[in-house]
Amino acid sequence: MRDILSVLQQIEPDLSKSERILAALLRSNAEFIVNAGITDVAERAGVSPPTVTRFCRRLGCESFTAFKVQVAQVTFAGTRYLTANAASDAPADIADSLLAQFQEAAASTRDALGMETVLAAADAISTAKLLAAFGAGGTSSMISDEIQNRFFRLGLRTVSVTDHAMQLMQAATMRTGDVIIASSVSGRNLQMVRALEAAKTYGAVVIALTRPGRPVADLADITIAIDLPEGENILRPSTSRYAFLFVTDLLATLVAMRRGDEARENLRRVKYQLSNTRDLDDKEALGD
Amino acid sequence: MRDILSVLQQIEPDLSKSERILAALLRSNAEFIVNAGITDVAERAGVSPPTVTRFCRRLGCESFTAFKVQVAQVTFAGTRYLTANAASDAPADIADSLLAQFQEAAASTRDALGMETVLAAADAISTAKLLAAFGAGGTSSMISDEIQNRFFRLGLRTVSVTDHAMQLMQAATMRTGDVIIASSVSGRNLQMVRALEAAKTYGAVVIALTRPGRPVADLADITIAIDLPEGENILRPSTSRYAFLFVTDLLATLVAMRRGDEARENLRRVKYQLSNTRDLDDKEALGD
DNA sequence: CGTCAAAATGAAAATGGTTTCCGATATGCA
DNA sequence: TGCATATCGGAAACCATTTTCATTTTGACG
Repeated sequence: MRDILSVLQQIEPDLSKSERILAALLRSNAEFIVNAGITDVAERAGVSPPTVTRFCRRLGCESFTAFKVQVAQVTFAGTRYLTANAASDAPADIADSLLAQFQEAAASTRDALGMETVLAAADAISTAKLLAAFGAGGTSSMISDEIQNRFFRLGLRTVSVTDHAMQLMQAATMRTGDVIIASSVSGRNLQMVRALEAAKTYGAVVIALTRPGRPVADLADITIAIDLPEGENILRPSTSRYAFLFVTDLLATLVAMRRGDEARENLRRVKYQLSNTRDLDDKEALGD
Repeated sequence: MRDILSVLQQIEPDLSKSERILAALLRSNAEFIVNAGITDVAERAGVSPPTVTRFCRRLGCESFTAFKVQVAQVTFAGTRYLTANAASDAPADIADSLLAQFQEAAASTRDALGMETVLAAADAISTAKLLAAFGAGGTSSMISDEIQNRFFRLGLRTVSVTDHAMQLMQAATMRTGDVIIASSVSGRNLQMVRALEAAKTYGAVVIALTRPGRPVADLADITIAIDLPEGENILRPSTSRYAFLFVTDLLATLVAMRRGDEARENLRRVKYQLSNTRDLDDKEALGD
């Protein structure tokens, strides 16, 4: 799904002065644009109608009308990107802005995803004899644990290792047919790189969830690129967690589909054991 | 937000023959309408342009253009909802559908959020002497750990307890001024309820992230409602993780803003120590 | 079953918004 | 400074949309 506001983001640098005014108007007042004619928009921005037309073309739209339609679609989607910077310190605005950031993080990660790569990763994982998840630090270790949590349910022998020394030791025990999923937000976790190198010499396949072009990615057999800009505001949470979680979900789902019956049987067992000891009804989530 | 499709539903009975053809076209082929001119639409429906204009007026739109805008808005939301069920088993479709589910989960959680409640929770947390995060099972224990990971950076004494026996023991040591954040997807984690009861008798404030109307929620001093329907497909991941994570982020952000300078100083320290031992550049995420 | 009124519809003209063309102005570079 | 290029707006051309109005259809009633 092409999204006009991310297009805007991309081409903003090579926009002219008048076009930037229009860009600002679009961001601040999309609602107005959607309900106005080209002359109204031109007047409001203090430019001429032809400039507005050109602006629309630059954004990849056939015509002003097509442009309006695109804007309408995006603005309705929960004022997604528009609110990426909170309008105020009011909790409701903060909430909207966080939501916008996460949706953007997930959506742009999905857009950047190379499906062949993801498929290759899913293939490797679904036939792994042992699956080890490596990650250290806030986000990466959470993802590592989450990978264990998601894949053991599918009947895969899975272990999460979030400690550098343990990663090295785990690596030493791995062999052909084993797979490592290595998560690193920065892609520069050098101690993990050392462990991965060791694992590779013993025949393990390394799948990296990380930034491309960094040590972790360079070393991996398969790299699923997750490359998000970090925000400016130090008090704001990093959005990368959502991107990583999304990729984890996608992999888990694809692997589950590949493993079909066995995955289903394992999930059923987990559910059954849970509902035996706790009074959960059948619709309840798999594990609290 | 006025929704053109529900308007259509309402007035459908008093529509004329030609208008019904248009209604059918709108329902089956909104995508086409949005990208076409009035003559194209008229031709496709086998009616004349004026009929299309009249149809738009009937639906409460000023003009055909205004009509298109409305359709664009609704269909976008609609496709989001529709893609929640993957169009096929192709990885790209699965990815889109997971993304849609995630966005839907986050957005509906945000919509359901009572801001006064969230504020009250943030207030309680930001002045807590000890913050304990309770949770057990896949999602809840991940969230519990994540809470620790987020709040200790803000200078709060935080501990994550994901083991029922430990929760009970931790509860026994708590006192007035301490706060527990209890996460439970089902809201029926009875062993955790027992621990919470104990903590309350010792004066701790209990904030619950859970389903309303369930034991955990009933017992809590402050309940932040997270109430998502579980999907049908057992192979699909539960979306509740995203909802919980979003709420955690929101709380962390609000608390960070409340604690202002102290939070900033702690984050700076964490960053500094990390960049001392690892060659991260300054923009790097706080903790891999 | 025919007549008539009211509603529905389309053809064509009128309208008005959008685009194209072209010249004027500003900007960057040798 | 002078040339090349990009930017921009005025005005005309264009075209989609709307209005008008005549025709057809529908349905009620004699």
